[in-house]
Parts: sequence; structure tokens; C-alpha cells
Amino acid sequence: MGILERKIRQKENMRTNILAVALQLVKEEGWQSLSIRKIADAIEYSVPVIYDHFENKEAILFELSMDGFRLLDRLLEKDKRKYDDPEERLRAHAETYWNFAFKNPEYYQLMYGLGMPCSSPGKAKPEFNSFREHIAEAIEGIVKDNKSSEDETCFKIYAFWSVLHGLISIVMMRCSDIDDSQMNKKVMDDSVNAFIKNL
Amino acid sequence: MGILERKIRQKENMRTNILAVALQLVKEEGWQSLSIRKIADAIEYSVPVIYDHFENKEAILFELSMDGFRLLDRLLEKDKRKYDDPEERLRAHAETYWNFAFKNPEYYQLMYGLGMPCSSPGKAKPEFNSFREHIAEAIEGIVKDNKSSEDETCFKIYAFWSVLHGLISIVMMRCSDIDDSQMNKKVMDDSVNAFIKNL
DNA sequence: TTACCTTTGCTAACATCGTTAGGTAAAACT
DNA sequence: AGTTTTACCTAACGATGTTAGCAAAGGTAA
Repeated sequence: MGILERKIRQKENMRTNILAVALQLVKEEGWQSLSIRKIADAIEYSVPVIYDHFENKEAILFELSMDGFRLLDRLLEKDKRKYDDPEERLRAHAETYWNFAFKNPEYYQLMYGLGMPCSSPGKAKPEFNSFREHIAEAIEGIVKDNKSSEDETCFKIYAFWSVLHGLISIVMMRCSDIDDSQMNKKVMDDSVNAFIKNL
Repeated sequence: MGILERKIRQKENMRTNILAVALQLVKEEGWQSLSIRKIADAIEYSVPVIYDHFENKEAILFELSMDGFRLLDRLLEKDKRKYDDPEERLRAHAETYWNFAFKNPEYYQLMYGLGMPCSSPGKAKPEFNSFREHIAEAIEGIVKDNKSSEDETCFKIYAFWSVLHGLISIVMMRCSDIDDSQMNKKVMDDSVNAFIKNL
């Protein structure tokens, strides 16, 4: 229906349009039911034009996940500018990560492969470790007075990330029987507190 | 008399055969490439007979995940019989959970939805919370002398589970840059130690 | 103008998927 | 015997990701 009308409304960057539409569809119906044909329908072009801009469906998901990493990274950078004290900054990072996950569950699931195509096990994502690097900086700042070995510090970084990611996963997949999101956040806060106290 | 029983047995055999073959295929080629037709091929029957035993593909995956939960549960029960001291038992549970995940990654991924079809988001699986209940028992045993509130205890249970699940996820998805599985396990041990010390 | 060539977008197909309708022939029952 | 029930199959439907091949449009050069 839209093919003729479309020619009047001009194109503008088709690539970003495809991504925007794909994200929209994912938000509406979940990434599981995202299909090339639906995207084509939504941008009012035929199917093959999508393959002029993306190698395949996985490339679209990949690009979307990169957008997610970039968005998260921007938020973490803001924390960094706001807080000088490493402990405060670490707390802020945790909060930011948590909020990001629940305000953008589609992104989070795509980024960390929580219930989707096996697109995520991507080694070639540099942004992948952005969060780890941010908390690493903060943790090293807290810990630098102690005489922690390099390994110990590295371990702590993963441990911290794990608590957050694990809790988010469990809550997101409704494994938790705690319905109250306030409560869930409190579990997170408690864990962060215990972690910091133990540094 | 025996005829009817034989028929039931045969039907049961077919069902378990389908599940066994499905699991085998999953181990060989991963979740993403499991298909009804491949299963039919492997059991040397035509496609529709599978639908005589399972409502749909998701039901097969669901049943497989239940097998996973049952297997894990058996291992945790063994821990329970072996260790009376709640702290020792909690450590054993953590080790068991960790080993289960890496010895049966297909099961773990299916059970906790780590990179697959969105089949997992808990559909009234009673076995789903088996692990939580086991560690709950141990943690309550450790904590019962303290004057911890019920909420606090509940939080700690989720926190403990989160560390484990989060770390397993991160390692399984290769987000971690630690290659050495010994090292990864040490992160887990450290986290468990820190957690128990803080109880 | 005419002849070419590149771009742009389409239709139509291929192979695979989950799923189901409908048929056949043997087995079981009466 | 005749009737029903079981066991199983072929063939299809609709949806998927992906690609081959064509047609028109626009620019360039003679």
C-alpha cells in the first residue's frame, strides 16, 4: 500500500531507519518475533533492500546490541564525570547498570544473550567490556591503598559484575518470587554494600 | 494383559527416545539448529509421530529442561545427605551448581534461558526453585543464631544465587577474558567465601 | 537523439522451519 | 465376518531467512 506514497516521503538514511524500526518491533513484540519481512513491511520497502544494508538478520541484531552498549557507555561516562570518589562512583555505576537493564530490557537481553538468538557470544565487540572497564577503574581506585594482588583485584571486578548481572537475570527471567521491584533493588543495594565493605 | 502394557511401554519408549535423541542433537549442534525434522530423522519415523507424543517443539524443550532440573536436584540431595554442617553444605551446593553448569551447558542454558528460544521464562516449573530452596535451607541454618530478619535472610538467598548464576553466565557467554577455568572457579570460591564471612 | 551503464527496487523463487489435515493399511475387537 | 481403532505416512500450509534475476529510472557520452 505504501510503496507509491513512500516515493513522495523521501528516504533519508535507510540503514538507521531499518535499525529504528527493528528496535521498535522488538519493543512491541519481543525479539523472538522479529522478522525481515516485518521490517520490510514497516519501512515500506521490499525484502531484498534490507540485504543491501545488512548482511543478514544477525547483523541487524548485532548492530542493535552495539547501540545498547553505546547507550550504556554514555550513562557510565556521566557517572564518571559526576563522582570523583571511587566508592561513590562504583555505587552510581551499579545503579546505572541496574536501571539500564530494566528500562531497556530488549537491549539488555540482546547484549547479554538472555533469551534470544545465539547472536551474543561475540568476541569481536569492543564495547562489550565497557562496563567491566568502568567498574574496574572504580574498584582499583578503592583498593589501591590495600596491598591486593593484581589477580585478587581482577577477581573482585568479576565478582562485582556477577552479582549485578546474576540478580538482573534472575529477576528478568522471573525466577525470583519477589514481585516488588523495590525489594529486588534492595537486594542489589545490600549486595553492593556487602561487596564494598569487603573490599 | 501384557499386550496393553507393552503398548504403553512402547509409547513410553518412543517418548524417552525422542527426548534422548533431541538432547543428543542439542549437544552436537546446539539449540538453534534443533528441528523436529532432524529428530524425526534420527528416530527413523516420520514427522507427525512426534506430535503424538509432544504438543509442540517447546514442549520437548520444556521436558528436557525438567530433566535438567531433576538431575541437578539429585546432585543437591546428595550434598544434603553428605554434609550436616550448613556451612559445609552451602559450599558443596555452590560447587555442585557450578560443576553442573559446566558439565551440562546445554541443560543449564535451557533451564536458565541463556541464549536460546524464549521457552524458559518459568512456566510454573516447580523444580525451577529447587536450587533456591536447597541453598535457603543451608543459609537459614547458618544464620539462625543471628537475629536476621526474614527479609534479610530472603535477600541473602537471592544474593548468593545471583553471584553464582551471574558468574556462570558471564563465563559461559565468554564475556569474561579469563580463559583459565581454574581461575574462574577461584573467583567463584572467593565470592562464596566472602559471602559466607558476611553472613 | 541514441546507446550504454549503473543504480534502485521489485517479483519470484529456494530451502527450511513448525504444524496439521487427511489418507492407508494393518491390527484389534465384536 | 465386518467394524473400529491404531500406527504411521505423504503432502500440504504458512512463515521464515536468503538470493537470483529482472525491470525501470537516471546519468553519461556519442
